[in-house]
Order: sequence, then C-alpha cells, then structure tokens
Amino acid sequence: MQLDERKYLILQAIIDDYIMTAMPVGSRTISRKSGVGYSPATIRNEMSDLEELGYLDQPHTSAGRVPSNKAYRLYVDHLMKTVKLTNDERERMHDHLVAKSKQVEGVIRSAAGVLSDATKYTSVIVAPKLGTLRIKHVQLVPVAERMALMVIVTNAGIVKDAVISIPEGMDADELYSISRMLTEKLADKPLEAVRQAFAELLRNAEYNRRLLGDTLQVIEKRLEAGGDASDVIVGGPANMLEYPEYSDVNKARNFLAVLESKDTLRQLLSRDGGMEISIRIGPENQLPALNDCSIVTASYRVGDHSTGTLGIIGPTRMNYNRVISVLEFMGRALSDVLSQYK
Amino acid sequence: MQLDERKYLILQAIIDDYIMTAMPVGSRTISRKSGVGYSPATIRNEMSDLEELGYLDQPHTSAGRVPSNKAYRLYVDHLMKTVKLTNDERERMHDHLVAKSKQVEGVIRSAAGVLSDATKYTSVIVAPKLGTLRIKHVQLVPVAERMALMVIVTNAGIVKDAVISIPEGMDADELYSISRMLTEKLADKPLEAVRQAFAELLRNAEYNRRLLGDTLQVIEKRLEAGGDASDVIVGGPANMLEYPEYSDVNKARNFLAVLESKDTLRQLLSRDGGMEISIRIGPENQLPALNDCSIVTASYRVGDHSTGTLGIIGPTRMNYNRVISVLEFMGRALSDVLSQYK
DNA sequence: GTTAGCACTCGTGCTTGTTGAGTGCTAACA
DNA sequence: TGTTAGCACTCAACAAGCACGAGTGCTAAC
Repeated sequence: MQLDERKYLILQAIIDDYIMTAMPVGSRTISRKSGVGYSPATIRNEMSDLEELGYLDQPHTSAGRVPSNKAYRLYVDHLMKTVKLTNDERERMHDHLVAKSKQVEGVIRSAAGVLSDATKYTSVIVAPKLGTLRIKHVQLVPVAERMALMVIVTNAGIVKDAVISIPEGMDADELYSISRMLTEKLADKPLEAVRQAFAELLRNAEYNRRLLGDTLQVIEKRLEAGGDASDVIVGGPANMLEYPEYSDVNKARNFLAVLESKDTLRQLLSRDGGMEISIRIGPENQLPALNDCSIVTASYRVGDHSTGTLGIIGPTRMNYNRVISVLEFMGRALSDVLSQYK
Repeated sequence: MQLDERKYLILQAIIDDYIMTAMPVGSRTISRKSGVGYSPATIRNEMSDLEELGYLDQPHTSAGRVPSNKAYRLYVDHLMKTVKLTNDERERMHDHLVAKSKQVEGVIRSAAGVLSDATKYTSVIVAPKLGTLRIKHVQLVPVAERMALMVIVTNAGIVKDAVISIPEGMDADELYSISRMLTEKLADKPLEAVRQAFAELLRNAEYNRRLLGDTLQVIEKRLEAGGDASDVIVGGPANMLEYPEYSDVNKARNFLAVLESKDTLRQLLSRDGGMEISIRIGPENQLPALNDCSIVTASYRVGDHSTGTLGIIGPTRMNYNRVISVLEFMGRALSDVLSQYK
C-alpha cells in the first residue's frame, strides 16, 4: 500500500492538530477542518490504513489517533511547510542578542535565553571545540608563592584560565616577558596546534623548561577534557514542564537530570553532517529519558574555523516549523555577533 | 499556657518524625517512640495544647498533626541537637573540591555540586561582590578594528572581561604598555576604588583620555549591574522534585522559575547579620513559590575583604541538622581553597 | 468511491460504600 | 491530680458500580 495525495493531506492535518492540542485526534475533528472535504467515515478508513502503515498509533480503541515517530519523520522531511518569522520577532531577538554583546561571556548565555523564550521549549548552546579556537593572547599572572594564573584569550574573546605552578623566585616582570614571548609565538595558532609550537620552543629553550612544560600540560589537559561545564549553556529548563508530556514529576525529574549532565548534552548535540538543520525524533536520540523529545540543532560559526551548536529540545509534537525558523535565524545572528572580533 | 519539658519533648519527636516521613504524625506513632513513655491519649492531650499554641497544624480532623512554621523556628533555635559529619564524608567533600581547584572558574561550580549531592537538596552559591575584589592584573587585547577585550584578573583568580572600543590606529604594542601601566596603578586596589584611581590617572593624562574614560565606564557599569548570571551558581535544581512537597508539576515549575532568575536568588541569599548560619523558614523569605521551602545560608571568604554566600534550599521539613553541618564545613573549605591565591 | 447509520469499545467522571487511621471526650484508675 | 483505657465520631483514601460520550469499525445504501 502506498501513500497517495489524500493520505498525505490527512496525515498532515492530524499532525498539525496534535501538535496544537496534544490530544488524540478523531475523524470528526479532521473532517471539520477546512481543506479536507470528506466525511468522518472516509477519514476513518484512511486513518485505519495509516495506522496499518505505522504512521498512526491508537492509545485505545475508543480514542482518536496519535502520530507515530515515523509520522513525525515523514512530516519534517516532506510534509512540513516552512513559516516565516515576522520582522518584528526577528528584530526583537536580534536586539536582545546584541544588547549583551559588550560582555562576551554573556552572549551565548543570553542567546540561550532568547531561544527558549522565542520557542517556549528548552534550548541548549554548545560553545565551539576549544581546539579549533585561535589564540589571541597569553598572559601569566602571579597569584601566590610559586603559582600563576594563565589566561588565554582566543578569538571570539573566549577566555580560558588555569592555575599553573611556577619555579621558585620567578617574579612578575619575568612572567610578564614570558607572557609576551608566548603571545608572540602562539598568536593566531589554533589551540590544538599548540603542542607543536611548544615542542619548538622547548628545543631551543632559552626560557625555563619546566614552566613551559607545565603550561603545555595544562593546555593539553584542557583540550583533552573537551571543555567544561560552562561550555554548555541551557536555557529555559523548566519550559518542558509546561507540556502534558512531562506533567509526571518522575519524567520531569529524569528530563532535568539529563540537562544537568553537560557531557551528555554535548554528545546529544553533536551534529551528524554539514546540513543546516538536523532533527532527531524520539528514540533516535537514544536516551530513554528523552524518548518523548525531539532535538533540533543548527550550528553557528566563530571566525573561519570554529563552529558551535545551538539546539532546541521539546516534545516530539513540537512546532518544528517555528523551531527551525528560529534556529536558522539565531544561528546566523550568533555567527555575526561572535565573528565580529577577528 | 507555657511550654513545659514534656511539650518540648513531644514537639521535637513530632518534628523529627515529620522530617523523615513527610506524613502527618499521629499520637500512637509518638507514643511508640523510645524516650517517650506516655500513652497515645496523653500525647493527644499535649498535641491538642500544642495546636492551640500554634506549633502544630491539622490538615483535617482525622489526620495526624504537622509542625507549623512557628514550630520549625523553635526547633532550629532551641530544640535541634547538632550532628557531626563523619570524617569519611568530610574527606570526600574536601577531595571533590580541591580536585577542581586547578581551574578557578570550576571551584564554585563544583562546590555547588558537592553541596547538592551531600544534602540531596538544591544548593546556591553566590560569588563575592565584585566591588570588594582586588585587582591583580589588567590586560587589553586587540580583538578587532577599534576594539579591545579588557581582561581583569582579581584575587581568587576570578576573571572579568568586557569589550571596549579603542581609538583608531592604536596597535597591540601600545595596548600592551597601557595594560602594564594600568596594572601597575591599579594593582591591589579593590574594584570599587577604581573610580578614584582613574580620576587621578585622567588628571595627569599622558595616556589617551578617551580610552581611559571608556575603560572606567565599563568597569563601573559592571559594578553597578551587581554581577551577572555566572555569579550565581545553582546545584542540583531537580533535587527538590524528589520531595512530595513538590510533586505537583505546577509548584515544581514555579520553583524552577525562581532558580532561573539569578537576581532573585542573589537577593534571597543576601545575609542579614554576621552570624555564621542564617535560616529562613517558609514565608520568612517572601516569595510565594518558596512558601514551603527553607533557606539556610553560610558565608565564605575570598582574601581578607570579600565574602560570598553559599546556601541550601529545601522543603521546610528539611534535615536542618545535617544541612547546617555541611554548610559550615563547606564554608570553611571554600574559604581555604579560594584564599590560597593571595 | 463515498457516506449514513448503528452497534460496540473504553476511558473519564460521578456516586456510593467501606475501611482505617486518628481524634476528642468521658470515666476510671494510681 | 495526672494518666490512661475505652468508645463514638470524623474524614481522606480507595474501590466498585454506573452513566456518559467520544470515537471506532462494519455494513449497506447512494
């Protein structure tokens, strides 16, 4: 059995309705809709077919039908018509974003806020992989006896810091000149290329070997760790509780637990290919706690070589249309704001 | 009517039981407890008195009694006996904390995690007021045409950054020497004293007036704003959902909404006096969403002049004993870790 | 191919009855 | 005079029974 024009039409109507109401959809409801000129009985026959084909589920005999995950897949791949955001909305989102752009660390955080406000779902933003960022500046600051704070400024102004130990008796001036030297040697190199640069430095080491070795180690450990908790920002975590899918406290708790595990989120948001928008529906994203969720992701650029991910997590019956529009827009906006610092 | 020895004993037993079970406590239950040698009937008489005095509430006629907020107040002020943490626990917490102490920005975050894990409640940590921190280092880094990133390293290694605009044609070298000058002039001054220092600098300005003015403005704006979202860290937000008090999704949502508003949290955790531990029970902390919550706070030191706050938010029937012990211990531990960088 | 009609299913919400934990009161006891 | 046993009373929680109605599947007529 194949899907003909009418089955598509009816399936789409069902999904549209279910996305709005979260209630099983009956044949009468569809029949009454404008654009569908058939009686409930006819719709029923078609629905029966669609169920057999795996596009619809029936919670129980006397309830309406509910779209299956397979149906959502079809919907986002073929059925869905894209909607445009109003200029007003675009403007509001953009303004919110640039308002914070004076404080670099705040941009991503406020972007997450904008995303979750605009969609009413939960948003997640993952900062670019550390290794791909380019070093702008390295500074060692004495903070205690035999200890210094190493501050690395990268493009996009992202600042990473770590405490390293320094040799006995090394004073501020010495650290200052080492900082200058490091900045000179490492400027514009991506963090992941730092190992090579250091190897070279260490070979003709006029500077203290142990200090450099220590510094290198810190940088490498940071790279290995693959970023820390502050690299994954969640917006509107409580938004999910608005939806009947998560009106059960237990499910809600499990969902929130996933949001707390930044590592899981980072993995969850890792993107498959280069396509602009990626959609994962229900069990497609493995985690049982997210079985009733879909994750839609897009990416943003920082400079020429780094990309980060922004995404929306909502119920499988989310408003894909709108979510996609918002993500596309925000992806561009974020790229603009974060790439203005060359 | 006054509270005699026996009333205290019974009230304490009721509160202890209710803290464990969250179920209204009946006279039989108390009668069976070791240490209370009275029959249910006697207990009932006393309970009736305690209710009249406002220490107990009765959800409905045929239910047991529930401690009132007044009772909790009495409990934490007089009845409660303090418990000691086991050495094992102390060690575990301490280890977790110092494990992260190589990455300064992570210490507070991981402390919040330790707190919420150890208590099973929600934890909040507020960083010290920016103004009280002392400047260790100022660095201007060119990031774009006519734009620089200003990085301020303070004691405790806390790094603040902001983008400022710079005059046309100013190059990296020039920024470098200005940075050096600024560091020299501002080192060891608290951020709130920066205005004066700048006034002086501007008077005998051998350096670019506009740049300095801009820089000052950025610092002041930061101080005024009173800290941003990253200064308030929440641990284990979902922990509260474990308790029947918040098994209603609506209440849970309202609670989580409070946690998202960092400004509200900052206010909520602001501490009254200098006492070591402050406890606010139920409506004492204004917000309706937190009517069934208590907030217990302690403070930690950073250097000699700055203090931050760490706190636990849990149901009013929380285990005050344990929470207090944990907060006291962690307050000391955090102070130690964060004050090692002089 | 479409649709009206009808018997059937089954979750939801309401009522009713039962149970049991817990109370307050009274009277007897030490 | 303080304590306790006894007993009638209350009321939430749970279960059973019932009516309702939304929705289905099937059949037969158009």
